[in-house]
Amino acid sequence: MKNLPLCQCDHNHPDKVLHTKQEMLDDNLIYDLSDFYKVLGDSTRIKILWALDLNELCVCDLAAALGMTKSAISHQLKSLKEANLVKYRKDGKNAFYSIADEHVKQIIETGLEHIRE
Amino acid sequence: MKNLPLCQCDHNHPDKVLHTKQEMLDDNLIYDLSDFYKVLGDSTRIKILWALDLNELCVCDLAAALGMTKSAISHQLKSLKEANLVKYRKDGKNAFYSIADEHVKQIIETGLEHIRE
DNA sequence: TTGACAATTGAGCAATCGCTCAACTATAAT
DNA sequence: ATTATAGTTGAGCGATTGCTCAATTGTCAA
Repeated sequence: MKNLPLCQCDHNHPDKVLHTKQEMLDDNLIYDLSDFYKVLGDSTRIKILWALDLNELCVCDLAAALGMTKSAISHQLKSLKEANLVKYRKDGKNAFYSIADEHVKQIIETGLEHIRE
Repeated sequence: MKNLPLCQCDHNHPDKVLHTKQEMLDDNLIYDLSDFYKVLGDSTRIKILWALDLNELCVCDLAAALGMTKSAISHQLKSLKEANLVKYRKDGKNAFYSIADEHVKQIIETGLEHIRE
C-alpha cells in the first residue's frame, strides 16, 4: 500500500490534533530553540564549556588541554560565541574565553541529571 | 606558517592546562551528554516533544498536527524513545506516545529561558 | 622592519543527519 | 480470507557538520 504524502487520519482524534496545532510554539522560537540545543550537541563543545566553567582559558590552552588544534577549537568557539554561551576578552596576542552566564552550567547540570536517570 | 598538529603553547598557562585536564569529565559521560542534546537539536523533535507535553498522541495525530508523513514522525520518535524522552503504549492499531518524565519539560523551559535572554 | 606566535577564516572533504520512498508487520473490520 | 489502516523499517538522497589544511590578521619582541 502506498504511503500518502500527508496523514489522513485526523478523523481519529481531531480534537487533539486541533488543540496541538493551536498550542504549537511559534516556528521561529522552535528554530531558535533547536539551534541552541544543536550547539550543545557536540562533544568538543561540551568539553570546551566544561573547561571554561573551571577557569578562563585562551584558545591555545584549550587546544592543549583537549588535545586538538587551535583551528578546530577556534571554529567551535565561534559557534559557542554566536549562541551566547561563551564570551571573551582580548589581552595582547591572547583571547581569553569564559562562560557567558550561569545559565550554561545549569543547563549542563540538568542534562547530566537526565542521562544519569 | 604551518599549523602544528597540537598546540605547543602550554608553557603559557601550564597550571590551568593541567587543572583542566584533571577536572575534565569522563569521555563516556561527555558523549552521552552531547548525544542527549543532539536529540533536542532538531526542530521536528522539539515540536513532537511540545505536542506530547500537551497531550498523549498517536503517530497519525502527530503527523496530522505537524503536517508531516507518518514515516518521518516514526523515525524521530525512535530517536526520542532511545533517548528516554518519550514513552508509548500500544492500543489496538494505535501507538500512543507521551513524555517520559517531568525532566523533559524542565529542559525545554530552561532552553527557552536562555534564548529569550 | 622583520620574525614569531596567537588567533581567525574559508575551502574542501568525510561522516552524519533528516527526509522520502517502498516494503513490510500487525491489528481490526468485513 | 481479504482488505484497509497504523505503524515500523531500511535504503538512498541531498544537506549539514566538524575537522584539516593553508592562508591571513593582529600583536609583540628583537
